[in-house]
Amino acid sequence: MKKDVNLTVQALQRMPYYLQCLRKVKENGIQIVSATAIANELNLNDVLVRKDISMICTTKGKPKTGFIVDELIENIEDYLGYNNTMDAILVGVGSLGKALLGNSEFNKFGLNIIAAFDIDEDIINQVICGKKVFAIEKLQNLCERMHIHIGIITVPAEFAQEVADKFVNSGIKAIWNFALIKLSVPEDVLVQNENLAASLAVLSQHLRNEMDENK
Amino acid sequence: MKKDVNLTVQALQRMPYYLQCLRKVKENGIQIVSATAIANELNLNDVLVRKDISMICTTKGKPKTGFIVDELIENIEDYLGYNNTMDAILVGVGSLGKALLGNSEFNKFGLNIIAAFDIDEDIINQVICGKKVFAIEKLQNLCERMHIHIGIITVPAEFAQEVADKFVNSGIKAIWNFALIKLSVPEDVLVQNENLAASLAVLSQHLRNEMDENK
DNA sequence: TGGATATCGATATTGTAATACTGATAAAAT
DNA sequence: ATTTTATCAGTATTACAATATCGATATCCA
Repeated sequence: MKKDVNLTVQALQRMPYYLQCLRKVKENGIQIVSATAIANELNLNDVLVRKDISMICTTKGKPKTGFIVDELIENIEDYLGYNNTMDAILVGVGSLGKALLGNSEFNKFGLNIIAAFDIDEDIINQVICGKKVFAIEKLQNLCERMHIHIGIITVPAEFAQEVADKFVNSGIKAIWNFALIKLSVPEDVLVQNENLAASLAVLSQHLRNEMDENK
Repeated sequence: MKKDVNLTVQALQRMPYYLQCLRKVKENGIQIVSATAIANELNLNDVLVRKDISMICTTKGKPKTGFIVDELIENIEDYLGYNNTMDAILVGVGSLGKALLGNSEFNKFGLNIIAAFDIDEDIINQVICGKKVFAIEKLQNLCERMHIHIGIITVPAEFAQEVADKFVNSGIKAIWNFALIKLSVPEDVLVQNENLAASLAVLSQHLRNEMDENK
């Protein structure tokens, strides 16, 4: 059973951590776990964990003991859609694109990249990590035929908007965007930006502080 | 000249977008830009943009016109450390690790991965994308000798803490962690988590909402 | 059996980031 | 020259996520 609610983005992003933590706990043979224990493991506030759990889990916790691990795992996996995989296509078979195609981990997270697209004649019709690369012109046809709703953008920033437009025309409703640009899309289409440069910025600032302190 | 302040993580993560936007503006031959224009381009609030700029830029804006594009670019690049590259090492030469090694874009963001490490005998001593792969045992020595302060973790979650410990012992002060686990490190070491599963969770939730609406 | 304790769940408080508001200022228009 | 307008910069407000508090309850231990 799945609760039909929407989490905040922050709460949602904590879920995979809960799941990872719970699986580890389960591996150790533990069947009941408290929100406090999870919080300690993940360096989070215990009330926050309890709140997150209560948002999407039908399970109630028992005072003094906690929650049943299996039920939590099942509830979270259900909510995150890990049990019914989403098919996706990827555009831009560069180094990053290839890495994503080759990342078998994604299947565990309910994502299945079924095909890739590019404009480079040398790559088109090749098979990379078991996935065929098509010419970009075939995108719309394939998406409509296969009812694909997730598109991944791993092209350079200057071509990203163009790809996004093609996506929208092909019925894509959720875009995973690795290009450093804010895409313009209709309201009903979600863009999840993966911003590696932003992460580097955070690292850089910290490093600068550290160096300044020790100089 | 660089302002010696700390931005919030959110503000910091907007900086690469400002930069990308400003470079595009500059390419179009525009020399002065208003915070309002940037905000519109990036779908942000104009006051927010102005505040972010004022935090790290010595430049003052002129009413009715805006800011000098070149000065903004220089200030942001300086702040993000794009002009003096940071050397980094990477542990875990799987599909993701290889992708990061091969991503020449990082140099633009001031990151230079100088070497990689793994435990797989078949990979050790190979050269991947111009970077040599060493046995993990050589990590500490190399880091200390080369004064490396940034470490990238692309190993499976179960080995990530072990790698992090090695990093800490080797003088690493900032860790870019692609494993789905919260690492325990001393206070002065920063961990930037790159959580691809979390992004997928966001996509999944949106898709579920879309499907529910149209059923 | 009774008291101590850990946890739950609900509510209140806090803290912080984003947004709105206000007056000042420089450029453009009349 | 004067008015209008777009923008800046500082302050106030709002919104929301994270945290703290409190009573209730189930388990453990004496």
